Amino acid sequence: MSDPRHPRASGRATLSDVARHARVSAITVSRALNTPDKVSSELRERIEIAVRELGYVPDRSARALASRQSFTVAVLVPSLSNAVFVDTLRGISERLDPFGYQLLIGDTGYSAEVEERRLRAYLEHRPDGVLLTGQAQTEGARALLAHAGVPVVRMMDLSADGLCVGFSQIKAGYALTRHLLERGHRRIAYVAAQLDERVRLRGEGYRCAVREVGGDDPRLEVAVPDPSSVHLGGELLGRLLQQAPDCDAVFCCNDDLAWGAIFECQRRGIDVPGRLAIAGFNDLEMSACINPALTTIATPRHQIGVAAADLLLAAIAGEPPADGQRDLGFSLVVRQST
Amino acid sequence: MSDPRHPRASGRATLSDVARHARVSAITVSRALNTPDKVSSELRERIEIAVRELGYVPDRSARALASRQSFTVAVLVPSLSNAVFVDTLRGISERLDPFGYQLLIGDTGYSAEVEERRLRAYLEHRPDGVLLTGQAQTEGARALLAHAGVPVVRMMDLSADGLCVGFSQIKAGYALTRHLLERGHRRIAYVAAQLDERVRLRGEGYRCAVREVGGDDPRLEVAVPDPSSVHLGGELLGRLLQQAPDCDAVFCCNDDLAWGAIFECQRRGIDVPGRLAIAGFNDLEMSACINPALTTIATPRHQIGVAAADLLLAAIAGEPPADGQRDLGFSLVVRQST
DNA sequence: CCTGCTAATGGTTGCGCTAACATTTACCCA
DNA sequence: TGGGTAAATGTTAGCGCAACCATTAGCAGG
Repeated sequence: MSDPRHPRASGRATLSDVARHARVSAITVSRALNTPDKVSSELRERIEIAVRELGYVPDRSARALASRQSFTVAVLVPSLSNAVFVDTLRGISERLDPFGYQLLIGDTGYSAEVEERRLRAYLEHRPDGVLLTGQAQTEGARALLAHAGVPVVRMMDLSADGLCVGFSQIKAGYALTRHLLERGHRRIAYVAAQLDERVRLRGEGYRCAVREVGGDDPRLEVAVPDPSSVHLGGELLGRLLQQAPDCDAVFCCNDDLAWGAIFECQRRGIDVPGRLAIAGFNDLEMSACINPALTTIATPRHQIGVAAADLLLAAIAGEPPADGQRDLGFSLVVRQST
Repeated sequence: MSDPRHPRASGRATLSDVARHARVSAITVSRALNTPDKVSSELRERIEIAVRELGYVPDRSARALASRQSFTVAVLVPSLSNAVFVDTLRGISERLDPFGYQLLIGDTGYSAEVEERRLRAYLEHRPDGVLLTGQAQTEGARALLAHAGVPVVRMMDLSADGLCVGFSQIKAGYALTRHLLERGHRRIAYVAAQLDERVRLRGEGYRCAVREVGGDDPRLEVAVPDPSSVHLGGELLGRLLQQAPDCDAVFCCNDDLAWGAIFECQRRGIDVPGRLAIAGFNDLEMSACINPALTTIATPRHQIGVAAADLLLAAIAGEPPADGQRDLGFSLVVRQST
């Protein structure tokens, strides 16, 4: 047997190693770490010293198993390359970190199948809560969540049943298109990539607005499923100008595409907004810096993360879902590109 | 007592629920899930059915506790807003996912203190391996890692002891500055933000190069600790032109700043590269799209992720650290901005 | 017909921790 | 002084799973 005064050689110090070292019982060490005010200051100090001397780091697995609480929250976003979701993550993290929750962050690559796979993997951690982007889960994913019985908050969109924080993508698409119409444009195009749920809804809003003035025309829509990128924005602009040379405004489904479109116009000597107005979506940092500065929809993505975390915390605490839906709105930011 | 045919109402199905359902022992279920070829196909099938019917999801905490292996890998990067690290993460994930490792992804906000805090939190999961960015950990972080006895691979930089994958930031900074010198520029500025280790090393390389031709001048350096952004790039360019109006080339420590500088030049009517050459660092996607296209250093960040994961896998498997240092190099991408 | 092997399966134990209950101690007020 | 209370600490059991060891069945070889 190993020397009882030292942690066993094979592994790391455990609670009872610390307990032995501090000459108290294991549960007292547990309390000293988790509910310090239930332990006398004398013992607490002795325990703290023992913890430091042994380099003790608690084992979350054991704690989770014993306490039936993992203190982790799973977060699934479509992509970490998209600043929108990173901003949301930051909001979540800001809100959840102080409570000791640890995030399991994963990206789905905009794929429902990957989402299900990741979800299954994360549920193995028995998270106390789950944050998802959008509602387009597979049947399997929904079944997993139902079985798990874990609180779920969906982000970005509205109109889901259950807890949900976001804004109306349709209304935002509509509002931006209305702005272009009010500027006098009548041949407004919609350029989209990465055709996820939200991009489709923005297109929906676009179509609503142009139809109202009888300006809908399939040639004015360019949509490809490829991942969005600045380069693609330029390419799609080229394609658009070929199939609808008379268009006078472009609504890009996100800022990246809009930047690419603007760069392409610069190369082709197309005046923006004189000959062609260009608008984006999301208001990423750079959109205010580019020339001409980009008109876009500012989305409250950071706030969505914060609010989603709040809602989740309430749900974990067992509070009744007062208002399941939280609409955080959006705002139109008009700059020089329109 | 609860009906033994059904999982208990209070919680989720466990291994023994599945075992009961399939009329086998718990350990057989465990084997059917983890080492399927050690179980007869008949039982395996029965177990699979039971798993599906009960919606069983294994509990990683319990598994980790019993098997003394968590099958998780902790990854710490400075920021998720920086595409460089997201690309690295993707490389890591691609390599580690097939092995069933799950990533604990965290950002440190470029702060060694946050890094230590996150590291401590992640070590509570008893990860099988740790991936860190750079080497600037605190004493505490180093002590934590030493105590944990977990394999660690450091990314991005070179010249650490231990396992390490990256490229020489100094040489890259030097190479880019040499390029500007060869283009005939003699008043080359260095503009930097987010003054982390890597940015300082690039500056070091810059200084080496300009000193060789006697062109070093403190007025040609603008460095602020603020987080890097496109907007800041424009601002710093303004500051630079004020304190060194005669400079004829700018080496920005990253692409974001360079974009901002180019936009600022556009606004001021400064010809790039005629009046002022501008170069960046990292070769992010947009750098090829902007006008003029940006000269920059292409960094093998995705490959760094892959290689770091490989090195870590080997270390976890207990293979001797053959070559602790892996230099993946970089390449100069010359475009129109210089 | 027995030995020795392998493949398939099960029983027991313990991973590190905390919930629940039990116990001890100190101290207050009637 | 005794009964009561609250605060501090300990004891026991068990979370869900896999390591370890045992057992059984089937079969080849002498």
